[in-house]
Amino acid sequence: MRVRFAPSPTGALHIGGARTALYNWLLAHSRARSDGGERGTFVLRIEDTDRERSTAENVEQILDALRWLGLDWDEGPIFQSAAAERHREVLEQLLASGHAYHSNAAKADVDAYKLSHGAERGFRGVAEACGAVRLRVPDDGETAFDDVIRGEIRHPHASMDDPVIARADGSVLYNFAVAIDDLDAGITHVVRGEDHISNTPKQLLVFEALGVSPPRYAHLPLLHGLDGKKLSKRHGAASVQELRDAGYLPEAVVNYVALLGAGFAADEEFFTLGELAERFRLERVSKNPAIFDERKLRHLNGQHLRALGLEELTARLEAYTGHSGLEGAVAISSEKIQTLADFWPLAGFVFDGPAEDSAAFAKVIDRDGGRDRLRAARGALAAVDPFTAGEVEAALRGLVERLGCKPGAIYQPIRVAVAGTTVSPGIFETVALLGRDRTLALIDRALARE
RNA sequence: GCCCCCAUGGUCUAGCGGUUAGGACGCCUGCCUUUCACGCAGGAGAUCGCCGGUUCGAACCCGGCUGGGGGUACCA
Repeated sequence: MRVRFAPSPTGALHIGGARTALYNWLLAHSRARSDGGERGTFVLRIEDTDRERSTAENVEQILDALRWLGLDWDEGPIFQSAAAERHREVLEQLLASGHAYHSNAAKADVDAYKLSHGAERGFRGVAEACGAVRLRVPDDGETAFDDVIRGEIRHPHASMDDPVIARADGSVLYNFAVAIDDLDAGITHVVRGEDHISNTPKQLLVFEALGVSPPRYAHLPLLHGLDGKKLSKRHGAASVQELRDAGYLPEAVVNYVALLGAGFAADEEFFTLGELAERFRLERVSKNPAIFDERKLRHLNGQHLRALGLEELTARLEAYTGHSGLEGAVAISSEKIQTLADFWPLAGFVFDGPAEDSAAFAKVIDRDGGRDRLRAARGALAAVDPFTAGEVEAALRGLVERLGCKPGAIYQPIRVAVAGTTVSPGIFETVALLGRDRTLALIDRALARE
């Protein structure tokens, strides 16, 4: 089995593209494949024939995104542009055999043709001495293929236009180049987005004209945004790069994106790349387009974050924030964050000092005896020894008991005093991490505040 | 317009002729340190897009319709 991922480097790697890459990777690494053979080969091909829009930066960005996701390829990257000569050769071959012909017909000619022959009739041109090259589509019959995911898909020839496969300058177009490249790379399974369904018969016709047998095809449903429209920039983080910047883990992105349409049983959903590959079955992939829901990604990200372990999570957070010495704060925060980006807003006060949140101060300390309770808490904390989370907890619980107030009436003022905000890691752990001197100083500072 | 694909709670899905239509995210309630999150225990939320047909029986099979999506480039 040989599969491929063939992005065109006209922009960053989008989530939809990432999923296509992932499914190809999973298929190549799947153990439950129908052919029962050893691991498949994952080929990476860069479709850079659109010279205007393809850039080296985009290529690098795509490779970088794939590496970040852990989707390593076995062959490539192969650049489609490097095969220009071979493309031209095959084109000549088709021209010579009569499977293709030169034509100068333009959009207006195609429209006129449909006006006189019927809107559902595919355009048929007349061979000319020069011009673009069109592939001859038979008038009768149909081109059908058995899509691994969707079953039989048929396109009647009568409604297919003779597709243009090369420009007048001889450079070949997508549907032709793809067929030749897949053929030359020995691709056995083409797994790509649903937007390519109607391209498939054109490519199939190229194979047929060449007298070779085509690969199998599987068309993945597309990914949509929360509004049901095709996923794009306006849906927030739409590229892998943006997801990384937003604090998501590659493990979680891979896990979530795989789940969208993989057709797994719903009893379990936390998976590593390897586990995904073990479970993956191409035939099981869903036919419905899925909506990318960042909330579920967040949830899954939290799961993966916690599964990392303190040491690894600390390393990731240090890399993400650019700070070091984070371990203590990470230890008390890991249960409370869902993305790497959540960490600093939650625990940054440990390093930067309390945030200036006057609303929190007014609401929690500067009213209803908040100061008095904070003063009492200070007294209780001053006597704690050793200054551990356990001892801090015992002291504060004792205070709550003595004062007969609700726990929060004591804890929230302390929280606001040391963190500056009403949200922080657990209060006992936080206070213990800060240490007695710092804690008391911060409380004094809050008590002195007007 | 024409061609093609799709259709289970807000979202992702399980289901494969007989189920109180299951799970997860999200939402709500309770408990857990009146935060946030994790965890646990509950809860609300689906005439399985609509109409016909096949069948003793349909979310599951067939047809039509509607809705959504994709394609319709000398882009990829």
